[in-house]
Amino acid sequence: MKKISLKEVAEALGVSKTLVSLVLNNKGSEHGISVETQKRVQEKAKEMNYYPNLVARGLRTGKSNILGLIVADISNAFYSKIARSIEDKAAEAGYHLMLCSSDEDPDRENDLIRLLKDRQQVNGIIVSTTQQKPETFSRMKKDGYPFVLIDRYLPRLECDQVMVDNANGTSKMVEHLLKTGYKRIALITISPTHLSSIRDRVTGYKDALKRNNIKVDPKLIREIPFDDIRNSMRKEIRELLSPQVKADAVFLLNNNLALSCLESIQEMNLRIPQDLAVASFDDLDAFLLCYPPVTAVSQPMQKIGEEAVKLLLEQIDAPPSRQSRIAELETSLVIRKSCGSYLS
Amino acid sequence: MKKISLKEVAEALGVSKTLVSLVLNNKGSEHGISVETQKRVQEKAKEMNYYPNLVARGLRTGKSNILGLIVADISNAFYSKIARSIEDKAAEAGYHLMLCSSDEDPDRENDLIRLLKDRQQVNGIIVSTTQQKPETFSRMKKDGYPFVLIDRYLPRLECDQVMVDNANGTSKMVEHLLKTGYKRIALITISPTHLSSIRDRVTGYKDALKRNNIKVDPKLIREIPFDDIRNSMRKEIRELLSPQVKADAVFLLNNNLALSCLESIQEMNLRIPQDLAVASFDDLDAFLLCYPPVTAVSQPMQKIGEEAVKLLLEQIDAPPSRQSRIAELETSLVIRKSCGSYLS
DNA sequence: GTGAAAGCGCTAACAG
DNA sequence: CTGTTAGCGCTTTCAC
Repeated sequence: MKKISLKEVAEALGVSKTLVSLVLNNKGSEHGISVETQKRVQEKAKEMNYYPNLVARGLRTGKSNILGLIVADISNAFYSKIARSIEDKAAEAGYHLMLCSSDEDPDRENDLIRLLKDRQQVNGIIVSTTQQKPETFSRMKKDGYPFVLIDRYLPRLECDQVMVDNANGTSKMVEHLLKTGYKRIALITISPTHLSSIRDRVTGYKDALKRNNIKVDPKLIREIPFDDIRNSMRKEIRELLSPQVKADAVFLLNNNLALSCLESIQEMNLRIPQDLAVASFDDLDAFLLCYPPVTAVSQPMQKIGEEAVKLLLEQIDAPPSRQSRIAELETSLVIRKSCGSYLS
Repeated sequence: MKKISLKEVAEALGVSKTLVSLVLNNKGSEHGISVETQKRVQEKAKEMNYYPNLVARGLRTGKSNILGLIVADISNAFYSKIARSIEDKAAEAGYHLMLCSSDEDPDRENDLIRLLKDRQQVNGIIVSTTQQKPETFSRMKKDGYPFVLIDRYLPRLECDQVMVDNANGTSKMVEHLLKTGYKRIALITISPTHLSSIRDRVTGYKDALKRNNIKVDPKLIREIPFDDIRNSMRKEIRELLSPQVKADAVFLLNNNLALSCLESIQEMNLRIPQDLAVASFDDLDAFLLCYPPVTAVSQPMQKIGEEAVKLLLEQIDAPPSRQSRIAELETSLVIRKSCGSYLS
């Protein structure tokens, strides 16, 4: 069974390609094609197992009905949940998804954008960027190319974005820890440090302490390179617990850090929260099942995906004059026992 | 900055499109185009920021350099790890990925295949199928369309496959449990039950018991619909622990079941392994961190992805006479404390 | 109501 | 060494 083309359907019916195309795109009636003819065409197409070649249509119309998604790593639960939500929301509008992982490499990200945009594979891109400079995106904006930033924004770049209240989410967590009785709250963050999400979380941490008249102790803030988490974590924890630092709680700024931290704590035979209370940004299924279950700032992954698609489709369909829009979503504090009562 | 086409580059240089195309596709030398001219073309293309339109090229050559991936749910860790591995391996060969979740719905899966294959979006498909009948795939095979089944196969369908030793993996686990001292090993499985992976696991369970001269007790085998795991789990566990059944260990046949089971056990305030030992097919990051850490059959996700891409690319590049190949990968038993010594 | 013809941007056979 | 030409399969304008 060979691939059938429009032409072959037309020939089989003894009509023109135009007619078949019109009918199959439901423009039959608006062109006054008789109902009878329409039916004949529909039936023949079905009978011949005809499906239009989307590549050809895409070339002709400039519309592939595919969206691009670029994230750091699709195997990270945070991104894979968002991806699923994007997929579903896009499907509602007849779009499908090309998926790319940038591995936090700005050059690779740029290559991917080139692939998706300049080589015209997709009609718009959703990206959790790892760039430091706005150039790539300001160029896209100037070109009028539809894109939406999620999770991370770039300073001085006005564009459609879906962000969560990273600073506020972190502040809420720090204040919860303070209220519970923790006094030496450590922060483990990740490099590259230029990521807005991470920066804002660090800011939120500092602000919360300041608001509570607690001096920020640089010894309590630790930075681990994203591609060497496992090796560095244990050392950092040991130092946090040393007499010079004496942390009593640690806040991990993303889910990879948290997973690794929990592992290390387990290997080191430390008790949570007695030896060290633990909290994480990003909630994972796993956190509910840990012992003790881990308190976390939870991000609305599904909502992030939905909003991103909504904004992207708006751009694709909208006049170029459309204003940029920013969706700022709330995080929520999920309190579990990993930073339970200080004395328990 | 508008999109530049091949024609425009050619005109800017005062040469033909052919020349530019040849040079940019590195076929310059083989057509004896002077090095000098080649250089001029390369530079001009770069200067004008020219990138070929892949849709046009795809239409002409019939090659989109995109692969399709269809899984039940990309937000499931098992599939997202595989997806990442596929992405990386495909990228090495210059391919990118379109991603689709079927939600275990055979009709949706068929629609997706139609989209990807019949509408000519991709050059080959990797699929974890949810079909019961081989028709879709035998048709694809007859059409000579490249595809690889992963994770689940179909009886009486000869095609490229990447599978793990589900029966054997399960057997190993059951035997480990028996050796540790458990006598009433329950199985929680999932419907739809026609999935080969699940069926083989059930078979592996029964075989292991038989080999050890233990009668299979149907009361110990429980089936939960995949889209209602949460609601059913608690009831099943309660029944397993009832005096009529008296299970002392439970083996969950996939990661979703295991997550839900652990949650229920926690809510019910049961102790693992004293009240009930727990083991899972599929290993998750979370299992290491649970209390106690969960024993699991671990699948080689990365290897699955790599093999699948390898086979798919072989098909794409190979003569139609190529024989189907099956990659059968090993699982490994990861023993943790959730089914520790029976008496501990 | 229907059809002819142009053309999206590219590649490749063929000609010179 | 380089150019001409013919499509890939589709949509869409315009003409009848």
